[in-house]
Amino acid sequence: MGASKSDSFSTEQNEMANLFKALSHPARIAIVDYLLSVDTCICGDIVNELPLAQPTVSQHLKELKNANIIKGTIEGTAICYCINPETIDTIENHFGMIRHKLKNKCC
Amino acid sequence: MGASKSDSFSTEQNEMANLFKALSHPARIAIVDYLLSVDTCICGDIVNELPLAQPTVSQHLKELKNANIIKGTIEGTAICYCINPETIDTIENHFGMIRHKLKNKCC
DNA sequence: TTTATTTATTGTAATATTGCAATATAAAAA
DNA sequence: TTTTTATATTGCAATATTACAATAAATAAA
Repeated sequence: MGASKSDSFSTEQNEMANLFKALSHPARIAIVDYLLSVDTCICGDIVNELPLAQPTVSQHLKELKNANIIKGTIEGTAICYCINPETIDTIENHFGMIRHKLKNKCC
Repeated sequence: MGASKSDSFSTEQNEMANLFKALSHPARIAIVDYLLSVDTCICGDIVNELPLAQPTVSQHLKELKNANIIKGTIEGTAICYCINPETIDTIENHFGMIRHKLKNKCC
């Protein structure tokens, strides 16, 4: 054993866990921070912003894309990246639900 | 190599990544769900709720405790668990910041 | 004290993640 | 076409995570 027993949990529990997993590495938080720090989408500038080699950054970007946290559109040789607001909504709604349920509790 | 290069990122980026890491497993999402599903704190009932062996549940609870997402107080032989609202606030504030920055963006 | 009961710890095997050099791919520029 | 530029993929080593049997620790009940 060692693999996660995802079959034993609900689809929604697995989906939320996957979203959080995509955000569970400081490099991926830094990528999101950087995308938020500028007004427009970023075209091909991300590798230089991070203290990691190009293949490593590419891998982190892929994980954020797979989780739908960022979107990338091809623009010539570069790729333009943006935050996907819908996924941010999904996560915010999850915490809204938590906040709502916490109100009825004693602690 | 293989270890995460956390030194290369800011304290805040590492702290957020650690919070999300604590929530990046469906069993830990299920624990949070269960704690929210009842009105009071839960005293020693969590192992039976999950499809995992007792040491595995204990390990997941430990990770949630280390991340300050849940609090546990000893109550005789059992331990009473609760969600820690302050940490929920921290995460919500992070997404509030993201939401705010997204408003100024084109995509 | 002895026996249950509940939770934590240790040790270990299976699997996943991280990071990067080397290489591949794809489109623009020369 | 050839060269340059930007991103992706492959392969591999180092490390981390997951799961659980076995065992320990700590308290309550008998």
